[in-house]
Amino acid sequence: MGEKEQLERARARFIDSMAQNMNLYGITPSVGRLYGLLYFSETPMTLDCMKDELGMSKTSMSTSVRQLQELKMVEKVWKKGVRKDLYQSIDDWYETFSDLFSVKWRMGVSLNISSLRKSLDEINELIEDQTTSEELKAEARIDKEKLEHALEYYHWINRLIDSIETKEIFKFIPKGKDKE
Amino acid sequence: MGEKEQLERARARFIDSMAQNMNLYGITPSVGRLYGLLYFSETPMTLDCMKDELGMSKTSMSTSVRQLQELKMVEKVWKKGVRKDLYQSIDDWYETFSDLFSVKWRMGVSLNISSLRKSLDEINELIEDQTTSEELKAEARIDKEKLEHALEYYHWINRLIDSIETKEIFKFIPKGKDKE
DNA sequence: AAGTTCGTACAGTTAAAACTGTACGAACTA
DNA sequence: TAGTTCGTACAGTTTTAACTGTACGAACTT
Repeated sequence: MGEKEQLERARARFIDSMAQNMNLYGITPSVGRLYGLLYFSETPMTLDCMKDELGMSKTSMSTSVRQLQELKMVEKVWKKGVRKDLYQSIDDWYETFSDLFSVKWRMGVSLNISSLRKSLDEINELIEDQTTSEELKAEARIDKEKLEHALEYYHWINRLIDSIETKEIFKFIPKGKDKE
Repeated sequence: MGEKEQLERARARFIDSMAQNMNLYGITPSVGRLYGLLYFSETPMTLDCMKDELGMSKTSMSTSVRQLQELKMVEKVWKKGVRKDLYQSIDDWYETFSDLFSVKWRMGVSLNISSLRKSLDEINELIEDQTTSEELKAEARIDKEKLEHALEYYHWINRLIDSIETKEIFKFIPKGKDKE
């Protein structure tokens, strides 16, 4: 039955490619492959089932699936009579992109802004201070300008994140199904 | 001269924070710190100078600065009488974001799309084929639908990348200097 | 041409991340 | 209560990435 294999090969190729490029979302290939497996699975899967399909340890499945759950890419489902935990993929990729992008970038930018503010305050203090030498003040003013320049950029990034988090971005770039 | 140190500490805090969060752009902290150093440097720097400032090997400086060059975050400058290569940071962060985001994402999405197309073709072939069992065809149709769903999403991402690469995004989210 | 200085390739080392196997607690079964 | 089954914490191992030191080619100086 070579045709069955052909289908599986086609599926596997895409899953692999997808898994490889998931680093864009901060997801390792192994975890990505697991997502791909669930994405194409007809029915929800157990840890043991995943383990068998991917040829990895059950421990890995457990931690990977938990990771995917935290990213809201996978959810646990209940089925009466089945004692094992069952998982299935969540297939709204727009939502996933929005979540992942927002979380990752917001975190980084916030940290940067807060340390930037602290530094900016200190530098302002230095500039105000009477005892600071004129020479040092000049240097401080240059730094201040650079920090303010950076701050402006961070605010822009924050607004970009806002528009993605709130889905406002879809007003500008609609989801549509147009050809490439 | 504690005030000099205060300025340096303020600067170092920001550079460190920036460097830590550069993984968002696919840049390691070490390379990020080098960029920060150059960003705040009054004058272009030599490899030896960077090495001394960061306490790392000259080899690392060489490879890191080359990386930053490829990302168009740093450029080589000429100064008559100076034999060593001189480097300075490129400070248009909007441009940098645009470049980095486009390059990284375009690459990944393209690879995914091309493998997706190949798989889609194979599956279509399978569906058309007279010899394929009805059972397998049903399975193939499900896969086909999932692949097409994915393709639609990739096209959206591509349009997002387009808008960032062409700077059209700034029409929607202007660079402005408004308060947060 | 011989002697410097500079930047980078390459091989080796160190540091970090991914993965596995064991072992154990929780929940179920008899 | 004793016996299963399941999922995960933890420690140990393997794999991968980052960094260093040596060594060499290219370009310059004398």
